[in-house]
Amino acid sequence: MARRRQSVTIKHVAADAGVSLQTVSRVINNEPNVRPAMKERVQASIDRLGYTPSIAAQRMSGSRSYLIMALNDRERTLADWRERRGTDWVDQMLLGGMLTCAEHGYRMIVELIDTHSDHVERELNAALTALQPDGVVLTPPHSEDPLIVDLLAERSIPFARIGSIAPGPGFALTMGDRGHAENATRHLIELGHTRIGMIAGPDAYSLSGWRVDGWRKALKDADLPCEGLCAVGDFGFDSGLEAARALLTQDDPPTAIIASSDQMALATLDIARDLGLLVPRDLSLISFDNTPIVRFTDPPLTAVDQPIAETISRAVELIIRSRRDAAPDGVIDIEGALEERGSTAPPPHLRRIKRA
Amino acid sequence: MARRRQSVTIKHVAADAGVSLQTVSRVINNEPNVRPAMKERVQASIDRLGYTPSIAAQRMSGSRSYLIMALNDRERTLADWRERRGTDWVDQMLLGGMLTCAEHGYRMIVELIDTHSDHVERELNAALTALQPDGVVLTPPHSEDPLIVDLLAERSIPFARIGSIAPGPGFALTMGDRGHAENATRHLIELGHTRIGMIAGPDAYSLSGWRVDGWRKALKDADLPCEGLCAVGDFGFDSGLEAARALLTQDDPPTAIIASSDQMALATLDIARDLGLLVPRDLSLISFDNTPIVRFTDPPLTAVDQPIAETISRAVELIIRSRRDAAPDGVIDIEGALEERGSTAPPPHLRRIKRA
DNA sequence: CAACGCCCCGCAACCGCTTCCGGTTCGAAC
DNA sequence: GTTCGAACCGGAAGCGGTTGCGGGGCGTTG
Repeated sequence: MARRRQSVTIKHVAADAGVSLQTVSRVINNEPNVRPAMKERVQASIDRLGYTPSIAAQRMSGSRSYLIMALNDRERTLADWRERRGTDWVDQMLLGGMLTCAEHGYRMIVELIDTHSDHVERELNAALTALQPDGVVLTPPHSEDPLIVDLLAERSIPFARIGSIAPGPGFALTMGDRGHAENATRHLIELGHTRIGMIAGPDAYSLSGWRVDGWRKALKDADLPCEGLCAVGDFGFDSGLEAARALLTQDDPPTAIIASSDQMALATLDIARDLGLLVPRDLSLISFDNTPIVRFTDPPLTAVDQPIAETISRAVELIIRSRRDAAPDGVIDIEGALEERGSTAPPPHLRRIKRA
Repeated sequence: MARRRQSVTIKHVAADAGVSLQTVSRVINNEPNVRPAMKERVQASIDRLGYTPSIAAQRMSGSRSYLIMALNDRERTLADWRERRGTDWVDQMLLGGMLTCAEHGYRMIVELIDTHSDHVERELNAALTALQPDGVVLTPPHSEDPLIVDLLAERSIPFARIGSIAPGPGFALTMGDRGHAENATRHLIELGHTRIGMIAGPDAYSLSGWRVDGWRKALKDADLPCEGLCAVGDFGFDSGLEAARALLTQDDPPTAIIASSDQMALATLDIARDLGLLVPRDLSLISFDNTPIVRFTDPPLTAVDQPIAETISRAVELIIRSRRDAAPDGVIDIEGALEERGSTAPPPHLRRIKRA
């Protein structure tokens, strides 16, 4: 075996089946105008020889590259990783996307791009011409970057925007942020809470706003106050410490808090402990993300699950199908579920009444 | 700012710079025999036009595909994901690999392959001919699958085996398993523990054995017993419950346990609580992996960090360099560190003495 | 029975880039 | 002032597929 074993190409298959190259190509791509008998013969050769088309060659000659590119924010991704936030984001994105891609003979490739850089256009263009993907999945905050969106639209590359409700080109997918925040708040209201705080995410992410909206709406509907009950973090642990401290050390502090990320919820847990507050006795806590961590804290956190994998999977499917099917109108909302664990309970004053 | 719909190709650059295609190609690939002045002129055109070579075309015309393929076990990956183990494995692998790839103009693509299937060869061949990667990173348990290793060697594709010390083709990289287990055990011995248990990983993973070896060696060196103190799990939470219960409910149970994964350590924590044992007062606990979870448990776990990202990064570098440099001999051992947190302390009897 | 059209299949061009190889230029040696 | 080799540049082939188009077989129609 001194000689390097060459891959089997379409030529070998054609020779083996005694047909021309393009007939093999037709069979591979499932095109019409091939007699069943012929198709079967070719397929047999393909199977016997273990032939697989080279996507490089496919891309070269024709239209498709069978590649879907997932674009992530470099800064956020690296921060998540460096600080070991355990967001699972890349994991879920890759898996959800990869599996769906595989079903259709596609592959997914992850690419990191800077957000606040003059190089965005250059970087994106480079990635696009290097990879020639058949579609692109945009994650926050790229999903709403007009530069990126326009560039993709101009090149007429199908793409999906995760976490965006803006009209425009591409598919828009969200994860039920507004509704979930509203539900979570309502859940706390039903438990008897009247002062419910919110630790929001950064403004750069639209979903931060939606969650605040949902929270505010539920409070408004119940005639409860929201002034002074919203602090802002950056999804990270440290920012959560600050936000939680601000909320809990004011006069008449909230008896329940919704945190816009698990990390900020964990920080809130720490602050509560420092202040001598017991969760959930003195403070109820609901977080967003439902990363693996929250099952093992003390107490385990009630959390809103973010169905990232499912959402990406859906996005990929839309992109692949867009070649044939028409684009669905409007925003697609993939909802997760509120997973109730041990961090939510009625507020202290109600518990006292209960005991009495 | 001319809006270009089509990607700019090498032809455009050649025309713009007034040279031939192959001169441009030479500049791109940093080949010799190009006058500095000419090189500069071409580079200027490249920059102005924002040209990036298409990797599909590069691959077609012969040499490199600028793609590194990371092979993961489908079963394990999906299980980790489904059970939300938060292993961070894919995250770290992708990031560590991706960043290093990017530094060299390469890209990383993750592929899932079955382990115990007759289809392994077919699947691998398909991925190989479809992607034509310049290198492959093998993770456990694939790293020791002779079928896969031989196939890659036969095709003379450079590859790295993560978690394998077997001699043979490809680079072998490990994460200090044996040494870490030995150190961790020694650490517990120094604290005064004399009965130290071990929850091992499954036999299919060689590193399970190495960790047991390290544990056993440290005990032997200190004339301490190891009989009946080793239980086996499958890295998952449920198996950890069983193993921990077996260890802790025997006569004369261990006062310290080393778990071969965070999930099994978490399970041990649960069992200890059930049995009324306080960690670390009644039981010391050290785990392997150091995933984000262990910082937030009660108490936070002392854990051996697995430098997955760094290891993959190193593997990628070796693969890319193997084109030029000679292969380093032997196994490359990337060591993590023992991160001490709150789950280790002297054993109960010593504490009593201390108090007295 | 001839003409026509549809279904199949194959020839050739080509996608963007690299590589082989042959041609040109230029400085230095004779 | 030639000669010669090294440095430099370009023509052309080809990687492995797809696509446009043209031609042969054969059932249908007038």
